[in-house]
Amino acid sequence: MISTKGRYALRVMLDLAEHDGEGYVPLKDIADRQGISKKYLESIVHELVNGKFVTAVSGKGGGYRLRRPAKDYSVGEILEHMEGSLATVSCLTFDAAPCPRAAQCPTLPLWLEYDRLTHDFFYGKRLVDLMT
Amino acid sequence: MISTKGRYALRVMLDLAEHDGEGYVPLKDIADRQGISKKYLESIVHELVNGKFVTAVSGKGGGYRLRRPAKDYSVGEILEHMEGSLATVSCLTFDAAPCPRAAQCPTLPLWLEYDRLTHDFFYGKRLVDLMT
DNA sequence: TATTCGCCTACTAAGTCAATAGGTTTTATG
DNA sequence: CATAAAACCTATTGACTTAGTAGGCGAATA
Repeated sequence: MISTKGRYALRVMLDLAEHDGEGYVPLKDIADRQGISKKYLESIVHELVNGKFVTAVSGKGGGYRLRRPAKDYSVGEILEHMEGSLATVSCLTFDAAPCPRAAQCPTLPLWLEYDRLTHDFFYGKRLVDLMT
Repeated sequence: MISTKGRYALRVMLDLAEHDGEGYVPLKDIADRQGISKKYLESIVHELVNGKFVTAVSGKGGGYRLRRPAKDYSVGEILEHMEGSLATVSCLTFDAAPCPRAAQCPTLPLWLEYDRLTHDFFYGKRLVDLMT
């Protein structure tokens, strides 16, 4: 299940995309427009900075800005970074212990197929596709 | 993320399907074959009984049995029952408070589309499809 | 009538989620 | 230089979920 972290991050990215070219957007404005606590958004935007999705500038007149044009972001890369992984079952996360039953597991192909479906779906969507 | 509840339930169903027509299968046998604690499986199988997926018979010689032929179960209905919902974002679960931003939310169509994809994927798979 | 089953309630340790709180540092501007 | 506006940083919390474990009760049959 996709958490608020990923969903809010996407909304922030869309907000920034909408105000692209208007200089740096302060978090307060985003928080107000999106109706999300500014404090909580801080941790989310921090992750977006970490992931090189946005650039931050401190001090008066500062704020956040997209690093690339909106069409160059896939929804998948944003979600994957925020959620840590897009994996849909725990035995497919990169940090999972390799399952000793994998070779005979009759359900593994199902999870793999669903995982691929999910991956392709979100990586196939671009940020710009979500802008009305 | 699909939890052990759903994944184990599916393995139990497959195990039962494999031993269909051999009378009632005791939980101990399933637990041994699947390498899952019998105690934990109890709670899972109990849910499967609740959902009318399997029939239980107490006492010596008892155990569990599928209620329908394996081809008549969709993977989706099993997972949905075990997980409570197949919803991929919390704003789409049936018990979620209706989001006041739904009408203007630019990400909602994305979640709806993914939800439909997920639903169709799992409801399109039958138990018998997972049997080698 | 003993044994083999399922049924039931309770408990728990660990982890995750969604925030909140409160302060520090950086920077443009009057 | 003072001030306001902005990002940055650390810590904490309450509620919830997950993945089990523990132990006994009740039912049915060989």
